[in-house]
Amino acid sequence: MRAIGIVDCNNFYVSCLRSFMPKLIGQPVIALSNNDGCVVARSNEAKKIGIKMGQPLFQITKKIFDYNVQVFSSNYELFGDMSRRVFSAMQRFVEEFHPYSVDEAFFSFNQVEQMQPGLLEYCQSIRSTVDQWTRIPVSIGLAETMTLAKVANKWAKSHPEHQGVFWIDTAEKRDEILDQFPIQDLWGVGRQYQALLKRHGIKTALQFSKMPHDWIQQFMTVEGLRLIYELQGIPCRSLDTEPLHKKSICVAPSFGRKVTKYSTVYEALATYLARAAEKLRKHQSAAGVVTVFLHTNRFDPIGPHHYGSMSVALPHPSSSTTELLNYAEPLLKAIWKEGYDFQKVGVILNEIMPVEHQQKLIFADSPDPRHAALSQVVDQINLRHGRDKLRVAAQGYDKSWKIKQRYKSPCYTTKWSDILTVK
DNA sequence: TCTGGGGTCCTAGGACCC
DNA sequence: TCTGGGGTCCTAGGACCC
Repeated sequence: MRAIGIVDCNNFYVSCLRSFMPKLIGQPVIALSNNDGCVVARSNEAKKIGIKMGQPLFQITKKIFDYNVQVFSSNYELFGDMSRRVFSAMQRFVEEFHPYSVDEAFFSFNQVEQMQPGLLEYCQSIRSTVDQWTRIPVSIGLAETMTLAKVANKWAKSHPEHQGVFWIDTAEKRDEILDQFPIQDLWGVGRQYQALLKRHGIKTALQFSKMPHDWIQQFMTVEGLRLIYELQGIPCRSLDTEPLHKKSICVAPSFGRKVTKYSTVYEALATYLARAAEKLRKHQSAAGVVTVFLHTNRFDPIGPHHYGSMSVALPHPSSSTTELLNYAEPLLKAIWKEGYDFQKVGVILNEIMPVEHQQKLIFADSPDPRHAALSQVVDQINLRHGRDKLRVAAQGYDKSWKIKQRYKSPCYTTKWSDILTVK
């Protein structure tokens, strides 16, 4: 028998912080999104006092004061590195390991019957090893399909008596759990589908799994149908059908303040484009289409508002920062409007293909090999000496528009200057 | 309802082809 | 008053995920 598993780090960002600041254990702790905008991770204590996922920070200032909530800005350098550590630990103990997000990964066991001492005990030992190595608590869900594994994982989290591991191993157990499982907690059911299903009297996953297939397909597309099959134990998603390369890369953080000057927006665009091109090169890919967009703050009730977006197809795919910027700059000029308070500029790269494919094609205007060589040198230098040590002049020096991070934690694992010291 | 950012897949409808 | 069939490609938009 085969079992599909999903491992999920509990309150991941908060757990990363606690890993290096043990005094935070037992306290209400939250981690914020970019610009300290809203809550993206909460400790159990923070959940208990009613802080919601995605809630804007300004709405909970009183709660933070009253309960002495510990607040931290995003620190993706730390979180990303901790994610790598957890995954590399996990990987040793399972088959077919596939990271799904920064804090989740799927895996499988193909011969469950032959496992000694048994699947549950084995997963328990994985859990304690990961905890010992990284101080990140994880939960593990196991079942016949990916969707049921997600259900099992949620069950493990909400029922502490299972000590972080739950296995849906029989049809009876499956139906028993699905009968108690709220529809909105299912993987693939968001706000809209939840409302639709509730209007039709569907409240639990078990009820959902018995809906007529043609109705589901009509209102929830084939994705809804797949969901039903998966809940019945018939796999419709597989671990190994992940895309070989990304289809799009987007870099678009908001400004830390309102920006009205073209030159400032252009500096930000050049910086984001450099970041996007770095990602492309890391995946040995090149992009064929560049999109630039720009907008004011949509939540500002007064305005005036402006939204602009424009794309261009390149004569040949490229991953060179300078070359991509040559195409992006006219786009920004075209969508620019004077006299607005802009909140964000962003760049999206599309039509992404691996570089080896690129070389097989014949282009009217073939890429200049010097661009690739230059980018490679820039990446090597920046890898050693820090991001943007070597950069395009257009990225500028005035970084006043950069995101706000008032409560930033140290990068304990990636910066010598931030390393933990023991006195 | 969301004042974050970065992704995915699916569908409807229009343009255009023979 | 009636009036083809069959196909592809592209885009916008909607739903979802973490």
